[in-house]
Amino acid sequence: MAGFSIKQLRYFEALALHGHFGHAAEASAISQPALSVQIKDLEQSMGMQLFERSARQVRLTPFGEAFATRVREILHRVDALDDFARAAQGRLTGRFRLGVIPTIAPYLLPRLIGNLGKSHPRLDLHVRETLTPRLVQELLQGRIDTAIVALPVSEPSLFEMPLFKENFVLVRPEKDAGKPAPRASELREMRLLLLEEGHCFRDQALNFCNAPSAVPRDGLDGSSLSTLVQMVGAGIGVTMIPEMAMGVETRSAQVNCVAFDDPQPGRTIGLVWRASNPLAEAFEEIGEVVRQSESAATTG
Amino acid sequence: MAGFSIKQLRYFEALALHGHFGHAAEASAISQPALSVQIKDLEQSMGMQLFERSARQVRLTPFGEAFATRVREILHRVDALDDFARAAQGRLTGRFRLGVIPTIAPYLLPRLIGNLGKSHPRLDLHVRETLTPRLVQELLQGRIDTAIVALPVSEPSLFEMPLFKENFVLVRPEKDAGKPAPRASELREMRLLLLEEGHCFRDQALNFCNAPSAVPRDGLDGSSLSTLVQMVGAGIGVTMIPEMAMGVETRSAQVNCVAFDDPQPGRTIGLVWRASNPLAEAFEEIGEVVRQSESAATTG
DNA sequence: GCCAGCCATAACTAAAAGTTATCACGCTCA
DNA sequence: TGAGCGTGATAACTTTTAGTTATGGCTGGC
Repeated sequence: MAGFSIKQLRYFEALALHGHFGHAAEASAISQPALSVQIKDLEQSMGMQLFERSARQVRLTPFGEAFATRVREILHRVDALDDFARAAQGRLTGRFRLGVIPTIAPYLLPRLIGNLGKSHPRLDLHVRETLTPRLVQELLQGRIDTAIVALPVSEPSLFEMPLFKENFVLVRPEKDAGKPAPRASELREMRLLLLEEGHCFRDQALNFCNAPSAVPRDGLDGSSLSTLVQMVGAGIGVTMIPEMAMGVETRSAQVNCVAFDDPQPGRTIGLVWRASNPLAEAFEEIGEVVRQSESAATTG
Repeated sequence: MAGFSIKQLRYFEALALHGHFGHAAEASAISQPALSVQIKDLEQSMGMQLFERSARQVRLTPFGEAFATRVREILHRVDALDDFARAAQGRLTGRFRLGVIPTIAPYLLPRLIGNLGKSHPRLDLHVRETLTPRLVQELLQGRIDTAIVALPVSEPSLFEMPLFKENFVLVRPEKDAGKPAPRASELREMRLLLLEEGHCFRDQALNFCNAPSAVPRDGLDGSSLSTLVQMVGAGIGVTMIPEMAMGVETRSAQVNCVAFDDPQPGRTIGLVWRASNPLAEAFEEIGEVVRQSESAATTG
């Protein structure tokens, strides 16, 4: 293998430039003999003489000149690498793979993407939208860097950063507007439309009603919050959606939304990442941006 | 300045490839702790973490991936540099600047260039044709690498490699054909046409006649052997030319050539280079090619 | 909760790179 | 031509760096 070092290449370059061992050594901040032996070693490891030494002049050999061209190219790239590291220091750079659960993604991402573009302009953002178990798996495998999910995830090797709590609201046919908000016990009696199995939001809703997730149901599950709301508008039943989805999903449907009485149902959304990931600091910054995007989404 | 070494980059590459300190260390033929500290040092000198270590996996950070791309690029060039040196080993490569005196150049170069092209295909040959003193000066300044001149040059820092001896022949009007060759003493009485001052060949010819170089003459000096031969053909006088020029120069002129009796006048042509030039061996090869080109030129 | 796998750290040794002192060579100049 | 100077190479030694083995500590799986 290549037996030379970057130092030797630097010394070589200096000597090629100065044409004088003493001066090149001074420029390299080492002693002249040190430079001499390094050059000699370099020549030896190349098996070729790089310089022609006469009494008054040190000159590159023709081979040395061809060599110098390539050496300069290499040193240039080495310096560029160094600059690159220095510029990236502490900052999040390059590809950033974020997973988001489906009951958050459509309402948060539009704002989040805009905000991240401003706060981290060099970021190459990749978004993955899928269910929590899959996100966790991909996180553990290193296929994504962080994920926005409902807490807790309770994976020992994942770190969880709580971002915000979001409440659920009841969505019912418009004709029910004015009626008081039902209590959990009453809700169990109503025809509650939910997302299909696998969505954590389904479990969270059922949990509020004190009903087990696995209970057999009537097969009217929807594949998205949007579908559920449309079904409510058609008078098929009622549903619950996260506050954040309210603005988007109920605008065009004939439905009425009402907050539950305390204790309101809800969930904590957080950012999770591998505890071993060294970019924790940067991820906390990202989390902060997510938090800002959420508050803008619910108030706006 | 960049504080890392090529070794560290190699270790980095190995670890990025294997994703496992133990395996990467083995592949790099060092111990695992040695690899660990080298990677740590590299990360420290970059000010950035390159790998994410979890209990079961070692993974590049996003920054590490960007870093790896550049590292591979650098290592590739480093290897290429090594290959380049190994390929050039011992051989003469790149630019080769050869000086030749004017009384040799036109007769030798056509064949020499062809032969060099065959024997040293990678050579980028530059030819300089001028008088000996200038060639010597340019040699000493490192503006040319070697020169073909008449020996001796007697510069202490130049090495002289004798190549061949060439005799001078007399060129006289065609009507003199059949006359015996004149002796040196007779030649002094004839109207001897010579090259203008500065040409070593002039001095060599005068030396044969035992006449000093500086003697005032009649102003009929020619600027090339070709001119001299044409003047002889016009009946203006006689001249001497090197054997090698005979074929080319007398073909189209109405002149007769005759060799002198022993001791024949002549000169030794040689290749000279700076004694400090490390490519002596390669130059001897070149000299051999010149020698072959000459013998082909005189016999052919 | 123990075991196995794996990386980090410590303590030490070997190798490499640097230092100062000195030599040897070749050019310049009296 | 021989003294002196400028310059690179070499020698002897020191410091720094890179490598070794031994060992510790964390983590995930059974």
